[in-house]
Amino acid sequence: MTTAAHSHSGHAHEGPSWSEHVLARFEREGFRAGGARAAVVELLAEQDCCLSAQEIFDRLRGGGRSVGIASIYRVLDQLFQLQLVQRVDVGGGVARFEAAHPGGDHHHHLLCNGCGRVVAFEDAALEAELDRVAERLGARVAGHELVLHGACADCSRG
Amino acid sequence: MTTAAHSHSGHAHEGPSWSEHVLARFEREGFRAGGARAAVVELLAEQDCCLSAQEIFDRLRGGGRSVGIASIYRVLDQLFQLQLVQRVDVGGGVARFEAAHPGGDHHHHLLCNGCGRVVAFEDAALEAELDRVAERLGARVAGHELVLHGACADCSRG
DNA sequence: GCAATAATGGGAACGGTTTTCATTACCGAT
DNA sequence: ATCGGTAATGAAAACCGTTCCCATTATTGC
Repeated sequence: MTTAAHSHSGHAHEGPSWSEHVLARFEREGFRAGGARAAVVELLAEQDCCLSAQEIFDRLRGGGRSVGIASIYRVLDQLFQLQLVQRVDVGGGVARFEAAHPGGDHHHHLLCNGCGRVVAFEDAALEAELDRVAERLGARVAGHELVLHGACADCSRG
Repeated sequence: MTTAAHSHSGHAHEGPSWSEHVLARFEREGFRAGGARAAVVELLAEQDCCLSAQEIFDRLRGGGRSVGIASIYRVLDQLFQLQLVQRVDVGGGVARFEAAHPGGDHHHHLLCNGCGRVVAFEDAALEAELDRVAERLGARVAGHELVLHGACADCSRG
């Protein structure tokens, strides 16, 4: 699980990448290689934040790849089952997905009602607080999802 | 019609009921009275937790009321615009709604992957932490939604 | 290479939500 | 009271994201 201490503000590419990890995992699980799956994984690996199936479709088509929307949903589902992607639901009836990095690197989202953007953020104290809440509830919490609604820094400044 | 005979059975802590507050607000906003709106508001007022539009539809139909699903969505949207209901999204592509009480009384949800139940909870410290996060981001956060996934207290006790 | 079969893509099917539109009902003016 | 303008309503159609189905394509073990 590569103790890659990387943060989001960093740009550029990663080394022992998520996509390699994912592809290896797929092979280990007995899946065959396939163009659509590789394309989706590759695209997701490049992202800083979540994408919807339609966005993935559009970008792959835009990049010359001819993937079917059904394949995208299939791959996303497989990735989700293996817990290799996180499903992000910011409302509006569209599911978004983003790479789930093994050792944490967990973030949440602010949905700006001004510009419509989805802003990612992370906060260690918040995570600690969430752990405390889970403990108080006596629940074994496997994951959580938080969405803030409001005006992002840019829009609230305007 | 419909002499709003609210307060059915148990639940002794109603006070200045939510439905009255809502109906008054609607009138103040210049809305006309209407059967469908009253029915939805009345039903939501009785709930302890969130309902989907379809559930509202079924319950009202079951109660002999002939409301159209379109009216339900319309009323829910109006309520949401006025911030009188909270939209709860626990995934699965269905939106759920619950009464939003003016002075706080704000809760979140744990979706148990063992028994499938939706457990509501509230936590003041968590809310404070969320406020802090909003401030750190420089965003003007109007609301937030948190869903925990995992095994609830009962299921994790095994 | 060859066959078995998983992976893929197009399109139809599906379910929740939104829109449209004719009808009904509310409310203010008379 | 009733009349008229118009908001509210409900049925059905449209819409859209997602899932299903199936013929075709591509990968893998042999």
